[in-house]
Amino acid sequence: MGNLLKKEEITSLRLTSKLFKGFADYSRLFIFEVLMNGEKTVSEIVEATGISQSAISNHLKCLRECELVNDRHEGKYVYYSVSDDRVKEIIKLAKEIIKEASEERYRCIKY
Amino acid sequence: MGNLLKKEEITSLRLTSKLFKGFADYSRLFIFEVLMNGEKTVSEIVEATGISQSAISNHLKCLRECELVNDRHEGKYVYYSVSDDRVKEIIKLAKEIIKEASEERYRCIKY
DNA sequence: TTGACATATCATTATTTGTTGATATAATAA
DNA sequence: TTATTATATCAACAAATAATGATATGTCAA
Repeated sequence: MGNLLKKEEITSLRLTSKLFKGFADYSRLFIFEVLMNGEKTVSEIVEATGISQSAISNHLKCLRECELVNDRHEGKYVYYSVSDDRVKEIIKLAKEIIKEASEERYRCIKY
Repeated sequence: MGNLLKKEEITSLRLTSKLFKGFADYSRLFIFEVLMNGEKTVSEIVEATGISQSAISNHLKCLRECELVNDRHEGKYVYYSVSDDRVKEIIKLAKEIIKEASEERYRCIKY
């Protein structure tokens, strides 16, 4: 076979695909959208998105564990924010591509 | 409720999450890895990745429909290439983030 | 203390997604 | 033509994933 990857490169690809899964869902992308202009509490996110509290909390858990967002506890509130400017940059680039694309391009059913 | 989105913004978020799904899988990311240094035929991709021909072909169909890759037919061969430099940039940024992250960060089971 | 609010957790269910194996199509060579 | 190589398609199955509803935990105020 050709240039099959080394173990560490396989790991890196697996982690990178996992990172992208963070962005590959409507609800989570909506969360990022809400967080783009600064930190928000969970209830603010719930209110801004209209998504259920448990769904938001489940998503935030994942995003937090993958360190795509940071959390800051203050009294009974938890403030979430985007962890890294490169995260914002990735989303910005993707939205740029979409802006130029025709809607039909994204009919892809499988995957 | 708060700043719920307009119909076109919802569409945009849906398309963007769909775009990210293109990157959110080990096999597809491996395909991009192989295409990073220029166009390759399907069989070259199959050989370089060790992934089955039908799996590769299924993935390429999706990536082509979402225009993350371009195809060019030449005789019995089909050459695929990354469609846009911003696609490369997105992957590059994600890999940078991963490079700095500890492996445990990506234990996220759900999502 | 009690009650109200904010957030997290978790099992269940329904849906989505990835791979496989078989087969189809298309181009070329013998 | 027939055989061979390259690629695409598609149904079926298995695995992963997202939302829900119920419940738990933690903080604060009365």
